Amino acid sequence: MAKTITERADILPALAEVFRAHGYEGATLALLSEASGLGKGSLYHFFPGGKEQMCAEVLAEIDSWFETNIFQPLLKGEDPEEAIAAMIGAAERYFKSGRRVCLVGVVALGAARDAFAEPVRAYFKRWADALASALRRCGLSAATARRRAEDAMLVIQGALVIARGLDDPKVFSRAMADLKGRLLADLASAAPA
Amino acid sequence: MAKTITERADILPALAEVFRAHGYEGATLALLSEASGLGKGSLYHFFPGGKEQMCAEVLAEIDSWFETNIFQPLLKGEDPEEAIAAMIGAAERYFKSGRRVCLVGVVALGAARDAFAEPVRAYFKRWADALASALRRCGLSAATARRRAEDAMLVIQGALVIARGLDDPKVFSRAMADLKGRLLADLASAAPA
DNA sequence: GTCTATAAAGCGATAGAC
DNA sequence: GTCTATCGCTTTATAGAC
Repeated sequence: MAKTITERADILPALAEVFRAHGYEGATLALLSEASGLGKGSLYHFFPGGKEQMCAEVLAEIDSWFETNIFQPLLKGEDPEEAIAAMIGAAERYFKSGRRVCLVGVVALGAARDAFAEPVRAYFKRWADALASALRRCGLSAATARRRAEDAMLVIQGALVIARGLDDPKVFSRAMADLKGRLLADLASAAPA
Repeated sequence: MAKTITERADILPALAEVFRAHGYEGATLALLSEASGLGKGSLYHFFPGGKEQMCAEVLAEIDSWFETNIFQPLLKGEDPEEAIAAMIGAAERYFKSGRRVCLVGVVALGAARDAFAEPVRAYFKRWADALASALRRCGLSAATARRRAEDAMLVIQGALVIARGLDDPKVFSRAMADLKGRLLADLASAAPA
């Protein structure tokens, strides 16, 4: 029996894709309505705060996904080296091998950043901290780990921009493969088995 | 005597800042009018094609600036190593040490990319090719030069995203300093004096 | 919970006076 | 070349029927 109650969990991914593809300003209620399959009235029933609330909840869900699938394994995984490799794989899949951009990055570059400064900052910081933690647990010094982690953030975001700019998703996949190699090479020299 | 003819050269930089700060969709004619100091009527006198023409001409002017100040020195400079160092310095200044984002990157991530796919693609490709050319002239192999150049593009764009996301321009300056060191280290090992 | 209808404001773009 | 006034449309958001 089909349930009449629409779940937030079913709506948010559809809204997320609109924000990703069109940016905050470009994501109109008409597009959000079409993508979610809900009329504007229904959208306002779920999100009385309108577009801003929709974007905020989308960002929160993204953060939650990364927390579970990427940050926690990096922070708590038994094998940090394996967690790093898994992070690369998860990012490859999440960003659809460079064919999907990062909403947090899109928001960060736009005028809407001011309205979402906290979640945007937290996302990048938490990811970098989690990766640095894993690198430390592999034997790198705190300073080196932090530097390598920040570097990895740059590469991932930059690869998404360039892949879109050159219309060549392979740029992203190649950058992720290189990044993996570089991070693991660091470990090999820091803590040779 | 003040000239009554408004020069395109005076308008375009003002329009550019609006597109940079708000993205293509977020750059409204009201904002463009305010920033340029011209009424909407005047803007349409200069740009009959409206917003799309304004953005196209802004992108063309940006491309022209990079061609003169960055690409040509990399391609034709007598000392390629110095040209690379100069490129880093010019980028630092152009992006105001990370406080200004790259319009081409912003457009690349948004829905407007399809309308400006060619200039966006050309900008990144030409920059990467020019840098690769300089690296080759320093003694690196074609394959290594291309790889290092593409990597540099990622780092620059990524650093702009992360600097904005973390609201910390120093991330950009640090990334540029590291990039410079890495590129020059490559040269030292490839062509020791 | 979902919809249509509609309000009020803002949008890109045009016309025409000066 | 610049402006104001305005058009037609889209926008966000609300009201109210079902």
